[in-house]
Amino acid sequence: MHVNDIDAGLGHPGLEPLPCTGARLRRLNRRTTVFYEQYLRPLGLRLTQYSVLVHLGSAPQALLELADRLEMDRTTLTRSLRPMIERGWVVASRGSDARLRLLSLTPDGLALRERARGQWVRAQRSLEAVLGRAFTCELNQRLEEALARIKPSLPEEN
Amino acid sequence: MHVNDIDAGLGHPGLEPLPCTGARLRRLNRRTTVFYEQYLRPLGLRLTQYSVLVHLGSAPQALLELADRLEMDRTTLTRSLRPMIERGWVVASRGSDARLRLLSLTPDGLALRERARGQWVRAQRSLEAVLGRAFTCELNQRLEEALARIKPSLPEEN
DNA sequence: GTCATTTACGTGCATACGCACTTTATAGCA
DNA sequence: TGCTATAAAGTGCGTATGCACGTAAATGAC
Repeated sequence: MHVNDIDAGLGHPGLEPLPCTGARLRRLNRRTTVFYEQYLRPLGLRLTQYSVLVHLGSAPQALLELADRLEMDRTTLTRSLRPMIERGWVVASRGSDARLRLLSLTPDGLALRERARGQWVRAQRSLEAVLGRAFTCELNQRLEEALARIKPSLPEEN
Repeated sequence: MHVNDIDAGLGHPGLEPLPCTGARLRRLNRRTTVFYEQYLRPLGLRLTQYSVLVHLGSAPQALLELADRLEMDRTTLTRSLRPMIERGWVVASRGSDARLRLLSLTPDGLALRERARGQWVRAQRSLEAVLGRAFTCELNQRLEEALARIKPSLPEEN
């Protein structure tokens, strides 16, 4: 087996646990991140930044709303936005509710997003070429299914 | 579809790219990491630290060798080890080749590793309960297969 | 209208990640 | 033996992550 197995027996009743799903996910996630970032690097974008870009638009959007859609920690997003604001891709403003920090893309940000989308298409096609299109489709479905069963931990619902 | 889709059409020849596999992987990885860490938190362990623990033993092992096995950046491992050394779980020493930093678990580290393994078993069983054992097994196989096809980017081979 | 609660957000701290560059030590060759 | 190439590791920097705590604004009970 190619991936290191994290499971040591431990005498206990019932079925043995399967090899560590989390380790495989982490490892595959790392490799695919590198894979996609090869295509985004020419644009000076990290994968996280790209994912923020594609979830932003011209319409102002509150930070928490964006964080929820990205399923990213609010405070992580705050800090991830800083370099994007400095580079003029994103603007932050305040509306009638002065608590909300409203975020939107600048024209530069919109243009970058389009270029980045083009690169993403190349990356995804390339990934499908490596994995096989049918396999990629199946994998997507399994990931989808797993996501449906493992709900995000929502601090707001506890 | 539950996961946000990162793909916008873009007119181009051939098949449309599938929805973003990387986004699904990242999202599922985040959720499962939270899932496993619920079980490791009582031991004061992050998932990364746990994965380092289970790849260490009493026998001294060079940093780069460990990093390769963990498929983790060498410099990341250097810094990840620091708190584990400070807490007395890991010791670093030099052998005949003074370049190599040899790492091994202390008795405390070994004891912690065993307790952590117990927690991992609980986490993995719990994950299998949520996803279904058969589905987890299938998912593991797909991840395995994808890992076999997407090789790690090895700086040493370039 | 006042004040406690809630909501949205920021910051401090620690871990995690990886690239570029530097340092130190070994290996290999003249 | 000495000098260069290579190997292993450390450090600076920037990004990424999330928890605990703090702050300001809005909400709601009275």
